[in-house]
This record gives sequence, structure tokens and C-alpha cells, in this order.
Amino acid sequence: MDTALDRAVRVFRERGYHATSIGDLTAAMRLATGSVYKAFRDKHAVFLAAFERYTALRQEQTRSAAARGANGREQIRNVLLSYVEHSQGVEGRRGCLVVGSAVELSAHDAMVAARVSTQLATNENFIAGLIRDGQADGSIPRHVAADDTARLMLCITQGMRVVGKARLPLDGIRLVGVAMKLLA
Amino acid sequence: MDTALDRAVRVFRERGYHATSIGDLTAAMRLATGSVYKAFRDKHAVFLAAFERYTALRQEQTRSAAARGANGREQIRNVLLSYVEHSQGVEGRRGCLVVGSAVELSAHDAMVAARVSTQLATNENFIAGLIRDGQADGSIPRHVAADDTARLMLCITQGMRVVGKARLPLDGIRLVGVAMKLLA
DNA sequence: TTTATTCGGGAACAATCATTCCCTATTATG
DNA sequence: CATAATAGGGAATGATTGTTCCCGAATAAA
Repeated sequence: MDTALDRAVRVFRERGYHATSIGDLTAAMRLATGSVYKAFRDKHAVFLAAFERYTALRQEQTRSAAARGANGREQIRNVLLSYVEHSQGVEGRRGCLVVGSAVELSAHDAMVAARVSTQLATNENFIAGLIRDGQADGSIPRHVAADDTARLMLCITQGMRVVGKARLPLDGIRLVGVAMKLLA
Repeated sequence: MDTALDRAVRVFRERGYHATSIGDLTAAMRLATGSVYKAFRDKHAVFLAAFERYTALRQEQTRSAAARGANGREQIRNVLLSYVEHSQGVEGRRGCLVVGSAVELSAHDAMVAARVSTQLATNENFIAGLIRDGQADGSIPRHVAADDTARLMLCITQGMRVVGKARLPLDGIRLVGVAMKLLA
């Protein structure tokens, strides 16, 4: 079932919610219509489950990217670099379910809107925490405003996914090199 | 007709392409079904016209915001501040057609994808030009990498629209204050 | 072995979609 | 004045949508 959900994640990322029909879903998940409706209440429930699964996976990926850094500053650099990578190539073209949901559904779907907000807040808080870690370990100056910088970095990461979906190439080293000035 | 198209822009921004039915469109544009199909070949053509109109309006708004600045640096500050304003409140919740199109359509609609890319490139080039202007007038240091910084600022602006659509509040002064470090 | 029960599959359904067609005013043309 | 042309309105149409219902096979229980 989890592997079927992974396939659902992929379809929703590629096509969005409204452009994904039950037919697309059953084809991707390799289940018949009846089987999908036996596992989920409706299309919306499939999407919610896919969203949940996607955010869990992405969270794990960014945290493990951060963990590869020796101090707060390097951890942030790794997180940003990881975002650039995921915003590019086939993965970037596939898109981010959080960004897609924010843009396509947030305005008219309270359930999705709530999950999008909490996910964005989680990401922002994670970055803010890394900034404070860096200030504690001496790799980031004390005068950096952790919360404001974290919110701007949230905009940067979400923006990368938009730009990446539009197929503009992103040079990780150069882009992140510039972004690190925010920690000066 | 232009006022009808303005109303179409609004609906597409609020609901996206796929979630907007012809019924929604005729109701908003205050035209009957037949009249819409007499003015446009199909729904896709209405969308393309709305996209064109939206980008023209937005371009004008950003340029006039920039024009209020005395030098390159202040012009960029004004552009960023303008983006924050447009990403917030009722306007922010309405969303950006470029971001929406990039996320919802770019992957499967070559015509839209092309227009999104050129629009993003135009925005980026505009910012890069302002950076170079600032370097010429002495308000921005020469060592700032114009192209890389412009691309990062493109990510920032597009990201603001995502975050704004998700209803996270954005403090223009603080956010732009941090972002201006990129021009140090 | 016989009988329940579960599970996946797919046909059937009503609703909604984008699109076409035709009718009726209104304006322009002779 | 008569008539051709145009523009707008809305019903009809066929395709597609999400959802439900029911069937058949496989497994568990008796």
C-alpha cells in the first residue's frame, strides 16, 4: 500500500490535484477503481495521505542534509544546496507537493491550507533553529536576526521550486554562495 | 472586452486553470457561453489572453515601483517591497498567475511553459539591470555578482508569492531589510 | 467439504465538463 | 425601407469526471 501511495505522490506532484483523474490515479497506483475507494474515502483523502507521505520524506531528506554539516552555518549551507538539487532536473520538474498545494488548493480547501501552513512553519522553524545553533557555536554572528532571516530563507527555498519547475537552471554553488551573505 | 478579461484574470488567479469551469468564467466575465467562444477559440485561449494581460499589468507595477527609487539600490528595495505588498492580504491570497501557471501547467503545456519562462527571465533581467545601474551610480559595490544575485532575488520574489498564498504574514520592512544584505 | 468473509476488480451511474449549434436582437448596408 | 451581417445569449451534446454497486476469486471458519 505504501508503494501505491508513493506512486500517487508522484502523479499528484506531476499533474497537480485537479488535473489528476481517478483514472490517472488507478493507473499509477496499479489498483482498480473499487480498490482505491476501499482504501480511501475519496480522491481528497488519497491526496491528503499522499501529502502526508511526501512531507515526511522531504523532512527526513533535509534533516539528513543538515546533519552532514559540522556547525550551524554549514548545516544551513547544506540545506540550501539540497533544496537547489531537489528543485532541478527530473525531480525539480516533478515539483513540490507543498508548493503545488499552496498555489492550487490553499485558497479553497481549509484542510489542505492548514497542512501547508504547518509544513511551511516547520521548515521555517527548522532553519531558525539552525541559525541559533550557528550563533551558539560561533559560526554565525550574533547580530543576525534569526526569525527574519529564516522567513526570507523560506521564501528562497519555495521560490527555488517555482523557478525549477519552470526549468530555469540553478547553479547551486553560486546561488547558495550569494545566499550565505544573509548570515554575514 | 478588456474589463471582461480583467475579470477572467481574477478567476484564474483565485482558482487556477483546471478548477475554473466555463461556468465560472462566464459568470465572472458576465458573458454567455456562446459569447466567450465567439471571442476566444477555447478555454485555453482565454487563459493565454488573461496571462498576457496579467503580466503586462504586473510589469508596469514593478517598473513604476522601481522608478520611485533615487538610485539602483533604492530601486531594488522598492521592487522587493512592492513584491511583499502584492504577496499579502487579499491580493496575496488571490495569487500570482505566473507562479500558478509555472506550478500547475508548465509541465504539460508547452505554450504556457514558454510564456512563464520568458516572464521569469524578464523579471530576472530587470533586477540584474538595476544591480548594474546601482554599481554604475555607486550605490551597490562592484563585487556584487549581478546575475547570480538577480537569480536569487527572483527566487525570493516567487517564493514570497507562495508563502503569501499560504497566508503566512510577511513584514516588508524586516524581510527586505535582511534581503538587502545581498547587495553588500 | 461447505459456508462465510474478505478483497480486488471493473461495469454502471449521475453530475459536470468543454464545446457546438441555433436563435434573436441590433446594427450596418443596399 | 428592406436586407444583409454581426453579436450576444442559452439550450443541446458528447465526453469525462468522481463515486457507487456488484461480481468473482481467494482465504478462513465450520
